[in-house]
Amino acid sequence: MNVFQAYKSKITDVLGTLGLPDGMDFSRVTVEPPRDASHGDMATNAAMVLAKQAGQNPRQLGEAICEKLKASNDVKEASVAGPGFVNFRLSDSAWADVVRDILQSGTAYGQSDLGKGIKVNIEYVSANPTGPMHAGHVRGAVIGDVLAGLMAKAGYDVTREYYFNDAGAQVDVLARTTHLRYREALGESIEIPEGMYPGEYLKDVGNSLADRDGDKWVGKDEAEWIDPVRTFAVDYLIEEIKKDLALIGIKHDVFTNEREIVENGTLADSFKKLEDLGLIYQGTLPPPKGKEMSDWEPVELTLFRSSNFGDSTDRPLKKRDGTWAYIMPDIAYHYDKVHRGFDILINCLGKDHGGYLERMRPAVKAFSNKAQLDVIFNGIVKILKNGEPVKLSKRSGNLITLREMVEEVGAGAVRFFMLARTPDSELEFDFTKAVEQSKDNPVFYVQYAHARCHSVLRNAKEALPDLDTSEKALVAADLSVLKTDDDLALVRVLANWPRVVEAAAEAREPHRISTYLQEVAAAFHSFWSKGRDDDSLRFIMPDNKPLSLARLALVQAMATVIASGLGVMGVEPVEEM
RNA sequence: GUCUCCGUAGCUCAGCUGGAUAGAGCACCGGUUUCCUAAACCGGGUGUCGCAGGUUCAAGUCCUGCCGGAGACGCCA
Repeated sequence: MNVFQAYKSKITDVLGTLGLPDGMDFSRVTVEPPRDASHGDMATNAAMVLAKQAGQNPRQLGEAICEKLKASNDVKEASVAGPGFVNFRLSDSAWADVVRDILQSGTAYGQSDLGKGIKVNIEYVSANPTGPMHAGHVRGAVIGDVLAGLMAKAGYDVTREYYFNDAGAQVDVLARTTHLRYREALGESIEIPEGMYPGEYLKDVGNSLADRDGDKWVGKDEAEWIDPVRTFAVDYLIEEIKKDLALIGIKHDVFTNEREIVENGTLADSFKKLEDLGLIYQGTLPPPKGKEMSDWEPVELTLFRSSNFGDSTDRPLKKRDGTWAYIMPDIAYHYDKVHRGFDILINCLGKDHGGYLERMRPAVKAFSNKAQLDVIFNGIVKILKNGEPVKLSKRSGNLITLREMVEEVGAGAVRFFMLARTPDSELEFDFTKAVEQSKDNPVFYVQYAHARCHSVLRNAKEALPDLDTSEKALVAADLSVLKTDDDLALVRVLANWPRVVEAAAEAREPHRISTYLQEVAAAFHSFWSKGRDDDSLRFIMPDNKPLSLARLALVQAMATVIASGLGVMGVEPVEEM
């Protein structure tokens, strides 16, 4: 249950009883927590938004809303402030209901039906199988995975997908390098020429191929071995990638590859579809602007009228030699996704793929007037150790692998840090900070709050042996005794979780979960410390069992929300540290 | 040249998709442990929210233009 949603419909009901003109537009009415808690528990802009339509002044309309609200049992007080905000406070029992709802829902609290019936495909990672996962892949992987979890929690029907290219020139290079490593495994002395993959990891692939096939592919023409070697290398590396991803808890529902798209006829179908729509023609493009191209010459090509759909230019689908240009398989792949019935397609890509959306969106629009394509671009990650940048160089094969990151700092910290900032910003990942046990480390800070909650619950059993503190007893407790500002401050933070889930899902900004959890942790640590000075603000009070029980319920709710948030982020909550 | 994103405190960044007096952390100064984890908390902020217009009851948030930064723009993948 989202209390803000609940009170929004209450406000709507109230508005209905005020004798306002028919057919008013309530869509801009919001019910939110005010920025400053001293204003009240909730605030609505209804009076200001509707004043003009209703032909009343905002404060007058606000007063009318207040009167009606006050008549309700769950509203303690209501007043008009500033230009016409209606601020109101909930009764203690209304807040008690929120806590009880959290306890009853468990970590399912925060779920929403916002995306009910909407099919979403989130494509992320999608690294080509040419090597192990490394630091450069991790951020997009985590963002995609958490976005998937987030949207699932917001009620969307989510498919997690991985697309890889196993048919281009890049993969042929992989096959040739693998063949060299294979010969090496059989005792030849080899050298990896410029332009091939220098990484040591291909030795394993070569060894493995030698184990399976012996000298079967030695001394043969490339034409004979390239297909089987390519397939072998791709299969091997995809399995390695899956293992790497599993280390940070990422598992895709669907893997799709380019070869499949070509071989099962999807590519041909999608091209025919574009032809049928009259979007294919033979023509000549003007030279690309803003870039010197000495070798450019006009030539007639098979073009897609992508400019009909907002692209800045039409795009060639075939090269001058008649083979498919690289975007054609991608277009076909999106055609396939549209046909699988997705309403929303989301791709998580690095910022260096900047032009991708502009090129792919026209195709999606051509295939469907319903499906919507979004791309989340993530900025680069700078890897630091002790504040010093660590160089990432793919060429030399000297790169930080995902495996190393997880081994050094743990999966939870890797995931949490990757969500520390808005996706498109640059991000620093400091190995030293990620393992630091201090407030400076957000993972630690949030985990510590969760562990402290459980510590309280454990201690309560000993300190209050004759009190039933089982989950059942907590749910049944009289929670209306939670009425100090400090208690309610915690409840208010917890009540926000469903809003955060919805807003973050809609904005496609998984990092908001991380920001929110830090708020929750701060609120908890703060309350905790107050108990040191003021005995009446402790959780466990042998002299006041009813309040203790209610406070324990609050602590349980706190732990639940943190666990729920960490769950969305794919981080395992710890109960002790 | 065109397009996208960014510009908020000394530093790193949030800012709930238009709300009230713009917030955290770091750094700096000071305080808090006979007591549920001090791995924490509390107090200390004179910010042209890049600049200039516009939209509105209300703009850091939306629109236009400019300045500054990053990235993307080939029949390459």
